[in-house]
Amino acid sequence: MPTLNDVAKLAGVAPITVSRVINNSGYISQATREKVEAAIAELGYVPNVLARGLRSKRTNTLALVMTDITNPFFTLIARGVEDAASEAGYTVIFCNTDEAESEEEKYANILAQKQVDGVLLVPARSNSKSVTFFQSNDIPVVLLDRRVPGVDVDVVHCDSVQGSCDLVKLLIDLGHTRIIAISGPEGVSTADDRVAGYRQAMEDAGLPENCQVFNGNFTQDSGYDLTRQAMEQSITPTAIFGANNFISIGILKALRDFDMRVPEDVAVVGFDDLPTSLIVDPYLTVAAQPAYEMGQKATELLIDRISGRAPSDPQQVALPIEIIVRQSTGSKLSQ
Amino acid sequence: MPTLNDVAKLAGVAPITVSRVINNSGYISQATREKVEAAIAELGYVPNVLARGLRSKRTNTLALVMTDITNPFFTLIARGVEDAASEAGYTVIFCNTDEAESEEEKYANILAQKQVDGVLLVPARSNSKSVTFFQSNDIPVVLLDRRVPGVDVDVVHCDSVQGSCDLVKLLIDLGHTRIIAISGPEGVSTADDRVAGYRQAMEDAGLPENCQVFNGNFTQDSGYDLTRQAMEQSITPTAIFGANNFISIGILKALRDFDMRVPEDVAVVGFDDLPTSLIVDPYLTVAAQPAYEMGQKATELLIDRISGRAPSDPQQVALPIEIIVRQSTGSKLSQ
DNA sequence: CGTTATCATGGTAACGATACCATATATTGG
DNA sequence: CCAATATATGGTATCGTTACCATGATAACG
Repeated sequence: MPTLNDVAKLAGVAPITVSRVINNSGYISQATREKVEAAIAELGYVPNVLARGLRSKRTNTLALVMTDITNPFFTLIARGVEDAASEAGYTVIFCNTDEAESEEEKYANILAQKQVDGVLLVPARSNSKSVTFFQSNDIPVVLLDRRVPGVDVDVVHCDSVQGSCDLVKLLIDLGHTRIIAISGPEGVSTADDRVAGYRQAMEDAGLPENCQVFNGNFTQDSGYDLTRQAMEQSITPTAIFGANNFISIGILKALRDFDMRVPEDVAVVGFDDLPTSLIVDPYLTVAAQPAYEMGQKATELLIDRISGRAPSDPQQVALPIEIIVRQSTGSKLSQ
Repeated sequence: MPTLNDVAKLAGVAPITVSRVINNSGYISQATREKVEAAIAELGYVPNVLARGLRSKRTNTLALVMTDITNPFFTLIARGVEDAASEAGYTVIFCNTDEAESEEEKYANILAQKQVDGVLLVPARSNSKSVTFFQSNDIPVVLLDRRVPGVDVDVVHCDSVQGSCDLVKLLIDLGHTRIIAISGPEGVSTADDRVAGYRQAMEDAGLPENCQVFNGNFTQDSGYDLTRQAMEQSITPTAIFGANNFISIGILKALRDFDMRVPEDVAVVGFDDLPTSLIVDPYLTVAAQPAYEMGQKATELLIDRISGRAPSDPQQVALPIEIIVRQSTGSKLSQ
């Protein structure tokens, strides 16, 4: 493979001049530019990004580390990231941790080796060590969707406490009192926050002793299993709050297996919307996070941070959650 | 970020010694190894793959360039590639060309810039320029699934001519004479080969004048549209050969819209099997290619080529196709 | 007309790792 | 016991590019 030096020799200029043509930097006369471009074409020269990255200390590469690439919520985030990144001339490496800290740490190491310019991280756990790992290696990080308390770092997320509180209040306003929450793993900020919002709404309504929380995973299977568990108790709920979209699907499936009608027998509310192709009957009342915008915003913030344009304090961006009322909550209970 | 030199200083050894510890190469005493490992841990040293790749001229990275990542056939190939690659210590960059030559050429350039060690290519067209581009840049290439005639290059594929010939013969043996073929774009070897196999079977049966070929894309929509077109003719076929899995789905959908029963009114055969989750009623008779093994074999061949272990002549690996007879061909026609 | 700013180009060193060659000691075998 | 081999470590150059600094030439301006 021909090198920049080969091009320089053929064009009769210094290597740095070829570099300037390639990167559109500095001053170049039209005549020289044409000479160089001709030489590049003649040799079929292709720049070596390894050498470039080694010398310039910039690879124009970002990484998006997320916990479940199969979840439409994260897919949508990924699209926002990809679009904002390529807009600014960055490419993105996508990594899937499957909610496991060990995978997250493995990827953190690989990404450091690859000298990525910055990382967008959906931490698998609230005590994620990866954040400080990146920071100690001078790799800018922006957290996405989930927080890591006690660490100074940029975050782009939504107010899950508020969102779930609003959702549960909606159920309470409809007359429900036996409301349970089916959430993700303890130690994940979004799971914990959504439980906190649920508890707050219940307390505000004078129903603290009715609180019942089931912790599991953010998966359909977990939502299904925990719902079965809840419905096999002596006193069954009249409303269920699912802390993410996959859990909600599991809830609906389990209720169908119990021949419980939604919303007539049990009302259901969920977190995170689903694309129309995956929508299950009945249409869910949800707290919808602006996933695409979250990805976009986080990427813009990360790039600002990389190029030193962001304010020195860690930024906390909280995007608004939209409560979308659909059939799964029905109308006001009689009695 | 600490460098290999920092580690060397802290451990009181030469940089090359640290390199030997990291790469498990050459001779190292146990004592030195421990000193170095302690220094690595203390500094939190992470190797720089840019520097490594620049000097060693090996990135331990392969690329898989394919035409439609959403097609289960290629997804399965990708898994075979991924497994074989990681087995041998390589990582894989996945690229999707969407059947477009321009995308293929764009990726070829990017991959050369990234200094990948080798490329697995499903060429978008039979006259793909990318193959010679890679070759002229000394990047080993193995073609997957599709051939590029006239170029000396390794290929791992299946005998599409034979496979489609067998499929069509099966229809002929069942008594069909009005058999049409719905294929992909002309100029794509698999599309052309499958049409060739169809023609051969028809000729062998003395039915050359019954040949009717519809060329389109390897998509469900294309299969659907071309089937509609075929069924609106004055003389309609009694059997349809779909040249890939997506086309077959389109054929079945179109026939359903025409209220044609399969196999009673029209028999259908297809190329490439579908995962059970995507199987459409009725179950299709297909020529099934061993996609996972294709990916595996191609990757092993590529790695052998990279490390100079492969024979100098271009290898042509043709894996066996399995004809799976299911309901869509029904039983022998009466009369 | 001299001073300053803009334009155009080049020389040298360095990024962080490994290839290649050299050297020194320990071990083995005849 | 000595030559040959295995073991253990280091020195120096280099991969291909860009950062940094320097140098002319030309244009601009009061």
